[in-house]
Amino acid sequence: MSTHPAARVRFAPSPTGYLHVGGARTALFNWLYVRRFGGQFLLRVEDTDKARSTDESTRAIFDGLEWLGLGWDEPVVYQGANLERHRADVKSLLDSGLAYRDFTPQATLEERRADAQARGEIYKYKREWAELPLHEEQQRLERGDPYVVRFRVPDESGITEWDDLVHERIAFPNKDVDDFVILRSDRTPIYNLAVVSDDIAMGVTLVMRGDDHISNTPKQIMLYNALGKPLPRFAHLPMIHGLDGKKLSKRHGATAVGEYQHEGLLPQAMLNFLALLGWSPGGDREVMTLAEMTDLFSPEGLQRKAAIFDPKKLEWMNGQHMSTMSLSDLEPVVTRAIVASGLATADVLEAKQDWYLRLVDLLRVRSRVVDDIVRQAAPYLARDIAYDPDAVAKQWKDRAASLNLLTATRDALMAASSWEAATLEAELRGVAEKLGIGGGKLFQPLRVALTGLTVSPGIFDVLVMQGRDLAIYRVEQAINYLLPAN
RNA sequence: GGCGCUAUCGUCUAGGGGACUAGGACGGGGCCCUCUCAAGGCCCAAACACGGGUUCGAAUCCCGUUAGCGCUACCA
Repeated sequence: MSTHPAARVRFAPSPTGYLHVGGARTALFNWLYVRRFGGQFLLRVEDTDKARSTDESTRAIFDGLEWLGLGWDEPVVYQGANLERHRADVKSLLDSGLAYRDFTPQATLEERRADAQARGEIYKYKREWAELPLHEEQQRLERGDPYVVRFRVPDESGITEWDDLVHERIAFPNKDVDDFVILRSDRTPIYNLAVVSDDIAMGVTLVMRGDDHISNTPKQIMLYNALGKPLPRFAHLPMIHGLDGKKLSKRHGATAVGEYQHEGLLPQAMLNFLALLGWSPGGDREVMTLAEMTDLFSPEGLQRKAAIFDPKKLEWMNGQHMSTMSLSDLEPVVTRAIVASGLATADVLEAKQDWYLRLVDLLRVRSRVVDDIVRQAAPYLARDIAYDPDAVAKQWKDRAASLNLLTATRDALMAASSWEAATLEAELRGVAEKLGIGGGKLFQPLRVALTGLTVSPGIFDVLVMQGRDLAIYRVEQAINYLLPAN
């Protein structure tokens, strides 16, 4: 297993929505790197776009990361608070001649772009457009004319390249990089400048982010060089796409991690699934805890190809984690969901702890999400149940016959010498035999009586879990329901 | 259009010159287990994008083509 140096890494979301699954995965890989090889995982909120940034969104990002268990090691940095340093960096670039002022109005630029396009030409920014005689620049400056600051891309014939941790060497000819804006006419910095300035200030040594930033990287490298600072290492992670191969968006279903949280997904399953979307430990290893992923993590296993988000596999993964995790870890999650659903209070569940854990254990094996457990728990926690129409239609089709079966069942249950699975099974199989039918013919209608459903754990487990009083009450309710008077 | 990135079953992937009759997982189909549903076990269908090289030998290395994606802003 190869080794890698410790690093200061950062996750830098912009607070303009919720924590996206793609962002969560980027955060995860950064976090994993630091946990495996040492260093610090930092969080920076890129809130320079005041119009789109909201506190609510910032909150959602924190909540999402906390839910996933991806804690950060130092206080959160807000990019918007670093405006003065960004301007100072721009000024030093201006002073050293590595950047220049461009008084060209935005409308003119747009016009040129449109013209080029109309003529079928490739639009390319030309530095000469901004060149002004010294005295005129001075004049405009004094007059307070608006201008942007552009970075002077160096060495026309050179190339800017780096060894990416995910890809190999990536190279861009400098001639393909236009002089880009680093300071807007309203004196706020543009992304590339702000990022570099902040990464330098935060001592970031490894930049791991989505590969939609690949073409920003040469610009950022040039800025590091111009500012005279050492380069970090770069790792560009592939994107996550929807089932149709397009960039993951709302119409592919939930894209915010908060939605999965509310649907009853387990954070460890989410993490496991996300990790496998773009990383593999090699071999056939799939279901892993965060701790196991941490031990196994290595940038060599990072994928270069965009992955498609498959909700089916996510659900399967959740089911795997639900059945393999310890009952004591699962219990609080289920309890929260049950209490939230109003089925029972925490006190009630607490009072019959052993019984309750057994119930959860019985239900989790046939659940994929936490809500599946809640749904199935109703027949054991509520006094009365509703009959699923399909179940009634299928198992109580012949009402008179069903009535007979259930009456015989009730009598046997009432006569049972003890309320244990083995005893109950012997009793009921005896009833079936006497009636000359197979066990299933008896158990299925009973299942509907007890749970209202055609689906449940084994019928004797259901009986035992419900207990004598409730079970017999349910059967009597069913008998009443089936009586001809109804 | 230009620049860049990518390319193994429908999907996630293993593989890194001979161990490949290309392995695993999800999903699909079937069987077993069975009181239902799950879980589990067994089995089946399903892929190296295409074309050229290099080599005794290519899924693996190189070049090209094609396709997909990203960027091409005074967004991030």
